[in-house]
Amino acid sequence: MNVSKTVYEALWQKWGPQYWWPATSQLEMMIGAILTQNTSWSQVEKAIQRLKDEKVLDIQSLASIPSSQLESWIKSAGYYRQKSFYIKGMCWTLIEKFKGSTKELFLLETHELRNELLSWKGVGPETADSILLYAAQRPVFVVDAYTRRFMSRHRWSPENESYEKLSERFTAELEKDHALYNEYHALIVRLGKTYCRSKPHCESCPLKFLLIHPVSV
DNA sequence: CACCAGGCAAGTA
DNA sequence: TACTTGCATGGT
Repeated sequence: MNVSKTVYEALWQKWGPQYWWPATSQLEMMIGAILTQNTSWSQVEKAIQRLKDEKVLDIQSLASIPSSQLESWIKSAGYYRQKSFYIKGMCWTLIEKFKGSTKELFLLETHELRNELLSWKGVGPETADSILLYAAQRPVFVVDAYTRRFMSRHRWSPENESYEKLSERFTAELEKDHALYNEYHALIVRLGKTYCRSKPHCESCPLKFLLIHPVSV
């Protein structure tokens, strides 16, 4: 059977559409992707809202405001000095290489775009792929901590499988559809917020039917 | 009190 | 290549 598809259908059946990414512009999505690194989304929402309230959620403003000010506004998301540095770097790169426009950046072909994103400080594989999928709408599967955890707990993958291999486990069995990958990743996060955490709730997990025996913690 | 949250970079061996 | 460490706030 097609495990990827079966899992997706079970998650969809349980929770339906998740309406990701929760952002109203490509830039907002990209800023959110930096801010959410190893940080809970609720803290990111506060930081994003603050940037909106201060009316600086645009490339020119973020590039030009003092670092100390940006740091104070995104403090709730943690690692605020690094993240401030990364965000300003991102905005300066957009200005200097892409006419200050995310649209211009997204003219790049997917593979080149990924390499460009990975060359930015503060953008690793997951952040790059999130931006590719949710801002540039490319059919790229995002692997994050939730994905790793539920795959290894259900014995769908070995413990220390590479990012690339994990991603392939999905894409190999699914049609190359960005809307599908969008919903799938969001549903995995929805799953991860309740199940497969430090305290297992395997009895009510929508994936408990999976032959693959969940490993108790 | 300890542990965790939608990672990444830089350093070491 | 494969590990280790620093980064930091706020919720549970």
